[in-house]
Amino acid sequence: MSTSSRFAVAVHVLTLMAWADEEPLKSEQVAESVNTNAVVIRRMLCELAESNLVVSQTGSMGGSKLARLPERITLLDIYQAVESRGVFSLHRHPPNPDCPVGVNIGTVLNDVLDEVDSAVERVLSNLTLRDVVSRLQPCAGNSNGKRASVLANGKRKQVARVQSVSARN
Amino acid sequence: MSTSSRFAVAVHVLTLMAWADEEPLKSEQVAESVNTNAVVIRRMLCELAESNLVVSQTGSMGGSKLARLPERITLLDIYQAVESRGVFSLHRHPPNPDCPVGVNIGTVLNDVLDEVDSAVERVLSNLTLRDVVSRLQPCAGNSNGKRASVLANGKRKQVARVQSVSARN
DNA sequence: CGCAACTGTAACTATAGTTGTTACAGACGT
DNA sequence: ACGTCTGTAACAACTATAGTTACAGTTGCG
Repeated sequence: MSTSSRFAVAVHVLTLMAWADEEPLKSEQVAESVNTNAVVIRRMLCELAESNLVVSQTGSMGGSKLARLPERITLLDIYQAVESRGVFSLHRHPPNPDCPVGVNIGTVLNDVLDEVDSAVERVLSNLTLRDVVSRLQPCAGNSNGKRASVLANGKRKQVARVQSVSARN
Repeated sequence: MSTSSRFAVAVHVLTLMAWADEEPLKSEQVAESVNTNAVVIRRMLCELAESNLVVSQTGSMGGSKLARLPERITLLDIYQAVESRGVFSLHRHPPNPDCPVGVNIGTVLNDVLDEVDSAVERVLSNLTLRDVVSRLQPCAGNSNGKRASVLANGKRKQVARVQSVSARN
């Protein structure tokens, strides 16, 4: 399956903004955390803005922040904002209509794939951005009540690009 | 999401074999129904054989048939045979470990993506190849008790390659 | 045997989607 | 006016899938 990392990156980006509370983040800052190019982030922010998940401001002192509270943004909202198609595709070219199986398999498969898509959406609709932030806390939170800034100050060297946390990639 | 049609094609192929009952099908026949090249089918048949879903015989009068009854093959079996990775991927390059969000988002996302994968697998494990064939019958079956052959005899012209049955592609 | 009909598989091209990069116009605060 | 941002176009790089040709090896049968 040609899975993309768009959903993962989008969740990451919005989680940063939830973490930053109301402070607008610059695409450069976000890119540094995601470990990619700022244009990639800006492109994604445009899509997220079209779905009314973030608001951006141009110009000096500009940046992006969440359009509403993290508990009012579900992972389904994010998924729908950045992933255009369902989990599976049908045939690239339509099957042979002269074959009794070929002529009807598309309809049957569509029903199955709809069931799959619904299941995915059901899972994602039950999780909010707030949940993601909460699950992050036990490891990342510090104990003195004041939250660490999104990125420590100052320039950082580019992170070595090695394998990610799991074998998903 | 870079969804592929591998699953759809695999289900199609195995449905043809369930329909053909015990008669071994040649890759050329299958390719004609799927409307693709026979080598593409043979490649997929190799994968399906590795997962013990089909058995193939080389040589003249050769071909492939199901390794067991259609009711003992679930769509999950097929999915696992031809789709190597989960529904979503994590970041292509690991996030910045110096960022409190970046360092932990992978773990949180992995949990979420596992939930999604489980939901997909749950749906697919509840459907068998027999179910697919049954859903096919109301449209394709004929009423005189004798099932139509998989492909009518004789060569056919290549089917025009137009849009498929839905907007999934 | 020797041929014809098959599968299995390598090697290559084509296509498509995503990601990465450079460049620049326009918005905005100071 | 200037510097700092976003928005966006244009294009290169990379990846996975799909399509194609070619051919070695297997099998059935005259």
